[in-house]
Amino acid sequence: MTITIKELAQKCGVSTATISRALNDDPSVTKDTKAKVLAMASQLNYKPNLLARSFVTKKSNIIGLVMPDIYGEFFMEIIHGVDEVCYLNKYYTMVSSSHGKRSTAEAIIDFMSRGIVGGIILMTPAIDDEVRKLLRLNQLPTVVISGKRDYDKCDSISIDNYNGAYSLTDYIINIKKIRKIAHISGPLNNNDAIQRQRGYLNALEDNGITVNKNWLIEGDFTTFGGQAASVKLLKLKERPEVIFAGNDMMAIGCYIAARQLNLKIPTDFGVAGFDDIFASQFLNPRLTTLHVPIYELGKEAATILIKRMNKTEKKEFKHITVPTELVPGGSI
Amino acid sequence: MTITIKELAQKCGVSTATISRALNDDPSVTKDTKAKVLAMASQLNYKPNLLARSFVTKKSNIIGLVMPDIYGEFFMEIIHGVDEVCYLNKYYTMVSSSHGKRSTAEAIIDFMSRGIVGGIILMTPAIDDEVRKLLRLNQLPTVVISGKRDYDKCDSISIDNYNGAYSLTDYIINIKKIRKIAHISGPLNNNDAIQRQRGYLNALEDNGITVNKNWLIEGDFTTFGGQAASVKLLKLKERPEVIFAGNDMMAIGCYIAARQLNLKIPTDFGVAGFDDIFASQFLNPRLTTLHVPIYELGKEAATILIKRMNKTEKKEFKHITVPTELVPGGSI
DNA sequence: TCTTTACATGAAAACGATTACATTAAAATA
DNA sequence: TATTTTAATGTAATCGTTTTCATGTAAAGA
Repeated sequence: MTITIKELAQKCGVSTATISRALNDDPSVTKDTKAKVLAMASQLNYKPNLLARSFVTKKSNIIGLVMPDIYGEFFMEIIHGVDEVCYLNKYYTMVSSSHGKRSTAEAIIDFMSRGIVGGIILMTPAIDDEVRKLLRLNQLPTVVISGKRDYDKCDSISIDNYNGAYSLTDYIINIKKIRKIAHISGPLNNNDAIQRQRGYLNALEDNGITVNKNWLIEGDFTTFGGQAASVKLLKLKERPEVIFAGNDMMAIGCYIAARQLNLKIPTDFGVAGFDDIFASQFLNPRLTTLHVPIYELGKEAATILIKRMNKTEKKEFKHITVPTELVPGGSI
Repeated sequence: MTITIKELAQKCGVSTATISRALNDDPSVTKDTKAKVLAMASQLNYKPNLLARSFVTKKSNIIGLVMPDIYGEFFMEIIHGVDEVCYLNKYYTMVSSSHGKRSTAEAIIDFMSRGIVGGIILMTPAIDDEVRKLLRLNQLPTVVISGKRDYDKCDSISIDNYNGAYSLTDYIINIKKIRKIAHISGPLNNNDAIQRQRGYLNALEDNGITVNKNWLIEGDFTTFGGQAASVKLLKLKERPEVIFAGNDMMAIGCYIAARQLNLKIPTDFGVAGFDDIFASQFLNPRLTTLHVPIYELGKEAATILIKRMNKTEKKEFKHITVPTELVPGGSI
């Protein structure tokens, strides 16, 4: 039995307007009235109906989190970070994925046009034209989390895929003194994948290494894809000494391939990954990879968005690039 | 620029009532009008404001998912399952955790009293008195996902922890012919932990094995706790031949302990877990554990809840127990 | 042809909050 | 003391949708 503002007003002997003002800390209401209202409100357990409030103010303190798929560690960490910040600011988190069945655009439209959410965090591997168009005529504050900074009409956060991949490749070449490095990239319609591959290629070039075309394979970011690509690489006449997988999932595929072909890591060949997912630390030997601070990324996105929703942020859009961190394991 | 029902009504030359009826498939509106309205609605890209609708109907197609903490695979799989079903039924998923800072009860109250959500999925390791009281005077449809069926005034789904643990212990005794089995339980204020321990103990008893008190340790469901407990067990004068960890995270701790003490799994000692988390399949050797269909559990919970919210479910509350499945690995 | 019934649509209230504007009472000024 | 200013509160409109009740028109029955 939830109580409404009218009933509370009656109990307090004041009008609903005064109640509303008292609860929203309006300076025009006296200390005494405010105290009386607050006391009665807490006694009767009154909580303003958020639906009604959002409806009339045209503002919603619900954040819509749009992701390609609600699955895997990456998404969990993002949700975790977003939810944490939302909670601290009395905001709510609503999740939505495109479920492989609809486009990201549809998911966004749904949120934008229905008045439920007051802001959007959009996580996407790449911004296509449809989404770009939507964002342009979008009235809702939005923060984009992406593999690359490729849209600047709203706040954005991206992972420094390029420098991460570059530094890891450079580490293999100059610290580990290994020059025969293969790369299994992610799908090349994915910006994370593209930037990581670019980092790898440029590091090779800068160190005067010509790319062996057979050692550059396009994978799909899955364990199975990584395994297949690894087997292909390891059966070549000229075998690479290290396989740099575009993400940890594919790196795990390398481990499986090693077992399958009865090869030892790192003695027979080395493996490197990208992401530093939870499972990586339990691989034997521990995977050498790049840590991506995903949880912090989610927190940052939510923080920026909430400021924007509160209009406490200045007009210019923020574009943040978060660095990755090398995690040396025993796999190289 | 979202369009409202009034503007749409004007464009169509009918009243807002007719629009509403046409869009909600009311039988009293003629085919022709309905067609006209639908055509115009899709042309103008009209989508009813869900806030306004929920506000007036006092029904919300938003599901509140309350969990102790939004972290780890378990929660991700639940969210994944819930979101999937929500999407298919045009429902929305709102997540909320107690963030270690507030009680589950507060999270529920927040959802119940603010009118945002129309139903609740409550995931909790144990229902305390406060929550029990809340559920009793709760008007919102609720589905409880718990480690044990311990509240029957609403729909509930629980994992068959007891039989899972029993069957795994029995498997170790009668198939693997090992009788020296230790158990690292989860925290004993957690129903999952309690039921799993009970399954282990009863299986021992039924096979005529007396429990060695030193081999029964209360852990905390974390990797680190599992490691510490394992080290303790492995340093005993009389060492167990198999350590049955209350969950996979602690089982991973056993692997770490093995490396630390320079012992080999399964030759020096065996390990078993519970949950079949993602990382378990990549442990070397693969962990013997019990698969818990968490994703399906989330889907089931959402399905029941939505039926309840639509009032298409009959009065009696459902109580479902989902079985676990033995996953034999190489760790025993 | 006139009355009754059924059917399609419209007018208007309702939901619970916020807020612009009006009102009253008290304080400040002349 | 009379008038103006200010401060606190109340009145009522508003948001976008659904829904009850009223209304008008066409079909059915007498």
